[in-house]
Amino acid sequence: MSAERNTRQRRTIRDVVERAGRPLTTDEIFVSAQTSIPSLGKATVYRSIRALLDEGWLAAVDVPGRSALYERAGKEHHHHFQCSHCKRVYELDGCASEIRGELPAGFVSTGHDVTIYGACAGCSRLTR
Amino acid sequence: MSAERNTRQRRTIRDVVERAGRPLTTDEIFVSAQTSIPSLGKATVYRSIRALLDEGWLAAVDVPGRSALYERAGKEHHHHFQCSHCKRVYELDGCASEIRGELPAGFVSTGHDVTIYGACAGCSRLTR
DNA sequence: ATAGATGCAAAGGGTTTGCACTTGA
DNA sequence: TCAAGTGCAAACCCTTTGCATCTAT
Repeated sequence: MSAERNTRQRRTIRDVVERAGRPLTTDEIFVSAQTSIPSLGKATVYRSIRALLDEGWLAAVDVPGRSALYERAGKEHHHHFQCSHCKRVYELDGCASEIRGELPAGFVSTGHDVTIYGACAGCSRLTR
Repeated sequence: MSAERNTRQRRTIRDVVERAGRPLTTDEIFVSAQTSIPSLGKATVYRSIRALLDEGWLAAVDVPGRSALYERAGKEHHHHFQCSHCKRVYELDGCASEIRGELPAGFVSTGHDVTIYGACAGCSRLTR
């Protein structure tokens, strides 16, 4: 059996992801988890992320032009908003887009990703 | 003045991009340009790409989960298709999506990116 | 007891930079 | 001529791996 062990570091990492209201970078996870476990190593974070992905507990959020962010898996189809100012990524409810039009001959579509850019509430307030 | 110089390597890189019918990775540009200039160094490719971007001649294509691809700039708003099999990225004509729905309070949208996934003509033929 | 998990440090892969040399204008 | 551009190698950054140690079970 695969005998996942419930270690303190993995428990903490799950906790950090649960508490965050938005997808996090590996470094955000690392820094945040490190406040609970100062001795935490980055390799452990990377390995835990991979384990949680394999397990289906965590989902990777791919946004153009940067490395993956991670959020709790199991949510329904939705897209993301990236603030051009603070670079944070937020979840948007539901699929706010409609894909139409035709693909070139022979092309078959299996899915899509939509990222909306702009300013989040905090940053749009500042620039106003 | 910034006196852009028309060197053989930059000319070749522009040529490679022009000839490709799709966005290319830095490595594809490197390999392809190297067939004309065997002594070409990767650093030159990276520097040329940056120079051509600054100049506005080249545009970066950001696709989720991978580093940027590059295509000729100045095309009208369009999106991209990434083949899940061969990983190549193709341009789609026009904006085949409609963004609707509301953003959270305080959020302001300035743009969006859409990537459609699936199988391109060549690869869908193989798996059929 | 023991296999899975951890922390450290070294290794990788892709991109950038420093520097002496080359070359286009 | 002479600064922009080039090639090489070293430096960087982020991620992965090897290995001895630690720890849930």
